[in-house]
Amino acid sequence: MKPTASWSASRFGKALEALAGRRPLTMLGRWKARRVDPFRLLIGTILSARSRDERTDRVCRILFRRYPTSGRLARARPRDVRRILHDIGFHRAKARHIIGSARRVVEWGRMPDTFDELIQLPGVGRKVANCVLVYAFGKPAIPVDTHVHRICNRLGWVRTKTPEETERRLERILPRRYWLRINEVLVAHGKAVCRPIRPRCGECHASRWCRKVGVG
DNA sequence: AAAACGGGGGC
DNA sequence: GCCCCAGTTTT
Repeated sequence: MKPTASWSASRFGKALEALAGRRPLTMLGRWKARRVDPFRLLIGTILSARSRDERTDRVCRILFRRYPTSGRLARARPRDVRRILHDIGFHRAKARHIIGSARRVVEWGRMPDTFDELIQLPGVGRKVANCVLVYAFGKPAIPVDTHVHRICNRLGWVRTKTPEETERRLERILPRRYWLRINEVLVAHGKAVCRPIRPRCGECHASRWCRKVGVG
């Protein structure tokens, strides 16, 4: 399907509009609303991988009080960072990743703002890189996490095996004006309604446009 | 393509 | 005890 003005009249467009209208603020949404500095958004997003947001928030507050800037984090002792990260798990790998990323940013002398630069940072994959582009710089990108991947397939928008494949398909079928908000809309929906197991289809405002692939 | 990383909270 | 959690890296 080609992105056109009539897309919003299509089955996909109607489902997305139905969900977009009633969305609570997610973690990234809250950070964006606070206009956090791009470096902190980067670090917070790296830390959020496979961890619950409340815990990530708590850890970030402590982390940034002690290491307010990339320069400070770049010079941190890994041992101290590991202790702070203790309660979100993956502390060994994540401590290495965020210190390494801070050092790279210091080397470059500025916060990277392109996909090709961001993807080189340790702990940064396609999802985190695209989140930084969207939420820190307002650039068009589609961060595809497990929620987005699951829901797009469940709705019947795409039929894909991997998140990367989903991202490439969405780039083809989704008009640009939706790119900045589809992630936040679907993640909020995925946590509250369209859950991995036992989705609450009775509460879903997009139910009438949904193929319910793999449900029931 | 699949496994490893990882501790805490919910059930 | 077993499961999951805004993924990335390594095998």
